[in-house]
Amino acid sequence: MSNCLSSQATVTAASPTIFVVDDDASFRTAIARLLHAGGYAVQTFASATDFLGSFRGDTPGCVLLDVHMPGLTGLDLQSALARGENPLPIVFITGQGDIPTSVQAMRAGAEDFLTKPLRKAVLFPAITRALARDAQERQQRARRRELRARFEALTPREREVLTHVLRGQLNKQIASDLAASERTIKAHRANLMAKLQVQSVAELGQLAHEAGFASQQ
Amino acid sequence: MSNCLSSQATVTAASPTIFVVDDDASFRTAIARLLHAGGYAVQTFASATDFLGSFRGDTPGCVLLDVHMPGLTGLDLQSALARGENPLPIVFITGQGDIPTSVQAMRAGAEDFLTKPLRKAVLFPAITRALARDAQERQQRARRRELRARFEALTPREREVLTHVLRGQLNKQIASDLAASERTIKAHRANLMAKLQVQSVAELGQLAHEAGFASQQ
DNA sequence: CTGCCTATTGTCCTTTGGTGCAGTACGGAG
DNA sequence: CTCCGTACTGCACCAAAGGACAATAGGCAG
Repeated sequence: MSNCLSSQATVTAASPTIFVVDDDASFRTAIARLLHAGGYAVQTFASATDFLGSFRGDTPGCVLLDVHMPGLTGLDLQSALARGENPLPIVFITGQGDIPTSVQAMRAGAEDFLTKPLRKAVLFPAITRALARDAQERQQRARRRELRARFEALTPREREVLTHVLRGQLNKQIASDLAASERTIKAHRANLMAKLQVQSVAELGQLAHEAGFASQQ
Repeated sequence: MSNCLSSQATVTAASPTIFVVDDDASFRTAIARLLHAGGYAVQTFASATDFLGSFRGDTPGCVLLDVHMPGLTGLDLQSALARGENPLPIVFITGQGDIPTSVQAMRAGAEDFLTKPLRKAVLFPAITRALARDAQERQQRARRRELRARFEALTPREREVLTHVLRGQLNKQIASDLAASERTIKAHRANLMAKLQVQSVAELGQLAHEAGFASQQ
């Protein structure tokens, strides 16, 4: 039986890391030095492929990403990262960027889009925002995962009953819909309430919303 | 008593209008001609102030907005419009725009940020997206307003009971919290369920979510 | 003053929901 | 084959919700 202790923060202490992805070696070392001086942990990568190859997704942080790179471009990395389950906020950096690219990047969820030469007064606030966003999204994802785990602990039949309960149907109605006795529905209902750790239909509805269960069904 | 017929589409037939705001008269006429040819209704304005002065908010459509204008800039208009209750999607147009401006505009919710010279193949898709977004948001707002109206029909006491019901509390508990008899709570509860036109706590929760009632309380 | 709304409470009765206890049936894992 | 989880069901009991009918009291508009 899954005796899941609720809301255990996933390794909270892991300090955020700035992932610098840029094909220009001198820029990488310069920015790494700058960020180190600012008190950040830094990892540098010469290409998007390198980054994707070694990134595990469990490290909080953000990405400082050059738009123009041989091979996978910054935008490519962005969409690849977005497809993953643990996307990091991205701060783009470009030497000769154009507006359409910046628009596309922002629309795809970039935290910022900065131009070289990079000034500390611009970079550091952007990083702060990106890290804050990452922390917030990470927390949301953790919560969501925890809830989804509860929903996955339900048996198919319980899930079925759940959808009817969420529609506000009476046990009697659910019973006739599912061609079962009212007693059976009560049993499933009690089980699912226990598994989802809620006491009332009101709580149940909230949980279903948070976990995105209502929308998917 | 408010015998509100639910979901009456607000003057659905009103065709969307493109509001062109640009200080360059020749550009205004050129773009107006282009849009007319595309089958759109167009209104032009020489300044952000002009637009804000005559815009009523009940017309669906979108704004084609120049960034650089004397007086209020495009970004100023954007934030003014966003503060209103019926914001229109904005497609920015700029002659000599810079990336920071485009980033700011996109972050503030602009639908797109285009550069002159304007190509039809770029402009028209942007307008289509903006109009689609407007239609969608307008529908959401209408639904939201309709629901909010229901909530405003509640008496203060009923609202108070509602918040407790949404927490999943029993009538008995609510009664003791509000220092009233259980019978009184039942009365308020029945009243508010009727006013909100819901049959079950499940529906009630959904409605409260949609109307943003749960979050504000 | 009168009528209407809001808030309050009561009693009585019915319908639902929730739970304890108990039992049947089926299919997969060991 | 046995154990276990899942699904299903019955009976009984109690708690909670909700409707019917009725009544008191204060505030406010006409």
